Amino acid sequence: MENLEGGDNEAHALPGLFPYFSVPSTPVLDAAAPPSLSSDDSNQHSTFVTAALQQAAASACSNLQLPHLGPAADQLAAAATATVPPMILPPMVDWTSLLQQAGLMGPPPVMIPGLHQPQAAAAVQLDQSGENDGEAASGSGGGGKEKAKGGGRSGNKKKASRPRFAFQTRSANDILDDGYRWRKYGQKAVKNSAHPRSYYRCTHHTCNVKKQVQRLAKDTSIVVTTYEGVHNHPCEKLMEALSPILKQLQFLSQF
DNA sequence: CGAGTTTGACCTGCGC
DNA sequence: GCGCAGGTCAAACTCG
Repeated sequence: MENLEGGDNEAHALPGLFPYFSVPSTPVLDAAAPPSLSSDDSNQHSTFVTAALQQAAASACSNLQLPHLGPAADQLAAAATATVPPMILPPMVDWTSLLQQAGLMGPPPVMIPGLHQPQAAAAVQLDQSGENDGEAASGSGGGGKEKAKGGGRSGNKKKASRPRFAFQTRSANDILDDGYRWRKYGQKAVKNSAHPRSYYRCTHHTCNVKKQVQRLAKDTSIVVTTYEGVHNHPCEKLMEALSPILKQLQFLSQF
């Protein structure tokens, strides 16, 4: 098992994982009682979304700033803030792609200073190495193919860890709609848990983000979702939701 | 027929 | 070194 505590003290922002969240469910606010997935996992998943995080999320949401993009972008940020449902996690939206698609930003990629800076979301970080962040884009060619059956993992040192974030949601549905499309690639029975753990990969061809979904052993009404990696593409549903706003901004930006 | 799911096998890391 | 548990692969299967 990986050490989810990690040795790295550096805070890390929620990396664009939750730009859109339409789950008809109740986030768990019990900060005092970090959940244990099972008796074995209890010491591994040590950090979770808490009320504090959600406050931070709201704060991050309302403080979205796009310094050099002008009032149009500010309006967009404000609109996004107003658009997100109450329990939305920080919308670390891929603003670059968004604004490019909306025609509010020129073709050359523009780095938005501070957008990927650490925010007050360290509470949810389970693991990160710091080196492997945007691996999805280049990586192994959209792969995971590096592992072949029958000894294909030659030269595979310790598995490079990527930032991992977990949050729990009280929901009857295991599958939470976070706006991205996922393909299930595995399921495992977990020791000391009646519920299996499911493994999902983002279906976007260049994206290598994974997530694990599992119900708490203690409280099976709670779904724990662990994300690994960073999406390198915009969220489809977010784009759907924001397209009217973007069009309006595009119109306004002409003046 | 393509995309997604299921499921058994295989591989790796870790603790003993 | 061995066994266990977790993670992933990929063939078979299902579904729209």
